Amino acid sequence: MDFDNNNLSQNKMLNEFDIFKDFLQQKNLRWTPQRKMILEIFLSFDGHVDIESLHQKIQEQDPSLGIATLYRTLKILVDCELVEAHSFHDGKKSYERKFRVQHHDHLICTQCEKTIEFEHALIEKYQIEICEEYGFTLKSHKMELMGVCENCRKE
Amino acid sequence: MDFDNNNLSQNKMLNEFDIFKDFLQQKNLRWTPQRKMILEIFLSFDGHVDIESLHQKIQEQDPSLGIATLYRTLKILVDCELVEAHSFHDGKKSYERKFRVQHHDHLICTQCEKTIEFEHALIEKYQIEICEEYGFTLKSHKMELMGVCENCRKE
DNA sequence: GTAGTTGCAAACGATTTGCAATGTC
DNA sequence: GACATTGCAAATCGTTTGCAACTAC
Repeated sequence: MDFDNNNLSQNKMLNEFDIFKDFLQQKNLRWTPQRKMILEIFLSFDGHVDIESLHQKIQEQDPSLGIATLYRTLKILVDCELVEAHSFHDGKKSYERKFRVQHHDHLICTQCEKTIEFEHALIEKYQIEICEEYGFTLKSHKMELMGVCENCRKE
Repeated sequence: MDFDNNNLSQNKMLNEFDIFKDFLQQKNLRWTPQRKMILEIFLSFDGHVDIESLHQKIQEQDPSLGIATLYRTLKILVDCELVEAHSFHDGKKSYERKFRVQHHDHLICTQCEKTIEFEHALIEKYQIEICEEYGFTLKSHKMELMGVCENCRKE
């Protein structure tokens, strides 16, 4: 019993693909092989990906998939909050998986742009305290530490 | 006594212009009216400035000053650490005065965009610890807490 | 069948660069 | 006088858009 109506309704087994499909449906957009492939390949990366690497890997599987489609799809993924976009100084953007990933802060090398993710429980605690002090309800935060990594310092 | 050799050598009364001039000299670059004007107008802004506003205000004083010169000069100012560049999602950059400005973090209301500046000594301490742990030399940081302020919550 | 989607190429906008004339040291 | 700098226009680069053919629903 309760056999076929058990997935979406329970909100338990939702994965990125289901969320994406739902979002598309809601907005009257279509679930296409290209969108599926882009999400698949995006998820196969860890951490931050830039368009270039993404496009390159996609080309290996389907050389006909145009870069315009990639940009368009990433925009939708950002809209539906599965992906987060970041901007860098060279004018390029990088994209980061957002769903089911613990929140973390970033340590960024200003020379090579190597990015390390970290968490710090105490800092998060103080953030809440600061907010309370000013009468704010904390929704989210962003912390970026800019520095020079070991390798770059050697040069 | 000790009358004319008292400025640069004591490193006391150094202002942005002296620093810029020194830097130019060191690198075998020239101190030009354009560079002077760009620094002047840059400093006349508070906080973040984008190229567009900067260029606009410069045009009022000297319509012949080309945008290429502005970009080139800002690059030098970033090099000599008087200015910091930030990238935004729209692909534009913004520039921030870096010298003799106290660092602060931001608490931002996501509804009315009210912004409060704050500092927290302990958080800064932990930031340094984290960097050391990963072999980074900390240069700067950015922390933004996004939340809802009292006023907006009441609505 | 109707709308959304795709790939392509052209367009775009911010930033950079080559160059001849000019200015600084 | 040597060499950096300027303004201009053209080039560049990442990203976006218009469009005709195509595809999901």
